[in-house]
Amino acid sequence: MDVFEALADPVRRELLLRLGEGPARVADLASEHPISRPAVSRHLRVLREAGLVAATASGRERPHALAREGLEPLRAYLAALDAAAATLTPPVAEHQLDALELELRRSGRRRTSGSTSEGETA
Amino acid sequence: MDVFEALADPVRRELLLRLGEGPARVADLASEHPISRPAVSRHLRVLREAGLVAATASGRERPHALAREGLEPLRAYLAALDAAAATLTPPVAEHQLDALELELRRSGRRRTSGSTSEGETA
DNA sequence: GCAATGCGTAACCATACGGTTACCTTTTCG
DNA sequence: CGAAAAGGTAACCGTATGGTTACGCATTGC
Repeated sequence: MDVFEALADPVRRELLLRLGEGPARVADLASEHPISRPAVSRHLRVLREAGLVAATASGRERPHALAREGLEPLRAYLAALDAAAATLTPPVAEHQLDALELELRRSGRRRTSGSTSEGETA
Repeated sequence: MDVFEALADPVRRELLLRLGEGPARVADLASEHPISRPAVSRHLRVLREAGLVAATASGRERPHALAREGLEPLRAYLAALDAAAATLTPPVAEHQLDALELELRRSGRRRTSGSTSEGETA
């Protein structure tokens, strides 16, 4: 699952913001949204597969937390847009270049092989 | 049309990167992708409605160019995630706060009114 | 003036997506 | 121990999406 696709849904964006404030249980997240718990569960799965959140096991609970490194493709994309313009841009950090390369490769793979699995990095 | 949704598609992300290097005609963009020209045209429309690109009229041609200000919601979202963690983050610029407020309001509107039009800012 | 070019859009289609309820497994609690 | 809680997933459903071809209008070039 691709970061950009994961963030296309407003519920998922909200969930991510919420988790940015600290880990939360599925039930808590579900109670904060006017949708069913299984729907929230499904969204969290998407976010996990995109590498944007990580779940831990705590008995029967599955607290989820933001995985900040998952945001690198997004930052890298913005950086690439800035770099493409050859304007006054700060140097692109190497780890961003790595994420950019990964993102471009992933996009390229999607293009050429149609339905190639996309969750390999999750 | 929402910026995040617009960027969910890899073709559109590529188109945007390409336009980041300079304006281009629809036909040129179409020739660079293994999809039909109407498909590219449709993608460009999505990007226009999301405020990410702008088209000019040049006779029968419709050069499209990246509209950098359209990326603000994306930057604002990342900033919000950074701010939510209350870590060592740079101060959030006021124009980013504005974009963030707009984005949050837009997301809220989507949530409460189901199919409210989303292209108001385009 | 006419053919070619450029591009937007409609109609169609297969697939995907985000919601729902129902069901099930595991863990916790009284 | 049995009921409740927590959470994952399947099946279903209505809607959306991203591709296609066909069509039509405006502009350009010979």
